[in-house]
Amino acid sequence: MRIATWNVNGLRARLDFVLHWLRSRQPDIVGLQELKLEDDQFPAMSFEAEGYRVVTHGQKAWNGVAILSREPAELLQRGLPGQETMGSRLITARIEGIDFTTIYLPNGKNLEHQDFPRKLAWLESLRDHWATCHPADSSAVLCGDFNVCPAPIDSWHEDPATIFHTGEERQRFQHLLDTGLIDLFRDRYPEVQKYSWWDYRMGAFHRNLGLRIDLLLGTRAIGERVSDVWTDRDYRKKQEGLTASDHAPVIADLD
DNA sequence: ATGTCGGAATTATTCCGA
Repeated sequence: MRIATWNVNGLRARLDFVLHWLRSRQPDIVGLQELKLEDDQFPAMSFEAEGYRVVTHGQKAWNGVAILSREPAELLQRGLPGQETMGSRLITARIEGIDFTTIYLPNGKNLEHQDFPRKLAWLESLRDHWATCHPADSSAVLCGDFNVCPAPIDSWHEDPATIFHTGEERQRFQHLLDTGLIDLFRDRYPEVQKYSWWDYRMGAFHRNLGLRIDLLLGTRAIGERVSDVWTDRDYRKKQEGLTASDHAPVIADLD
């Protein structure tokens, strides 16, 4: 089974690019973030024509998450309870016995911005929700754009005084892991520096000035099935003239 | 420090967010 997470940065602008990737990589379950469209605008038929079911939690212009799956999906949750004012950022569906959640964690902007404490609060709410709904001995995946570099190795410019790198974010992220989740990439490759996001500006991708902020987390039952985890760097590049997202897909292959 | 995108508001140009 192949699972993946991908912040597509606008599904209307990215649809043909995403379809190209689906045909090439043939994933079984995909968490998508930053759809930037409402549910009635979601191009469900385009995905169904490729053999995927869809569950969506969108909104106008910003945020928005969805799950694509080869097999039937039972919708379990749309939205993070208590955090509705922060936008559409979480969806969970049960697929092939896995509780599969994808999230788009608030960016926070900078340490002085009022969105920074809101980001921390959202992460605390996620931890509490996860601890309540997804026991450590269950089979569950939590993937998405976390907008946090878990450790210095996950950044091209480590600096604990800048957002994505602070102890406040990392402590809350660790608290989430402590509920019984494994960072599938880092668990398999403890010392490898790989990124998942590169700024569109400054030639950042070409210079490999990136961050690892797109993560696949799983419970022990998932971790034991992992045969590989990788960033699909080719899909951060233009494909047949189509513009890429600023995030690459991150893929895990499970036995 | 910020060179690129996507989308909204408004009508090709500017802003906002990332």
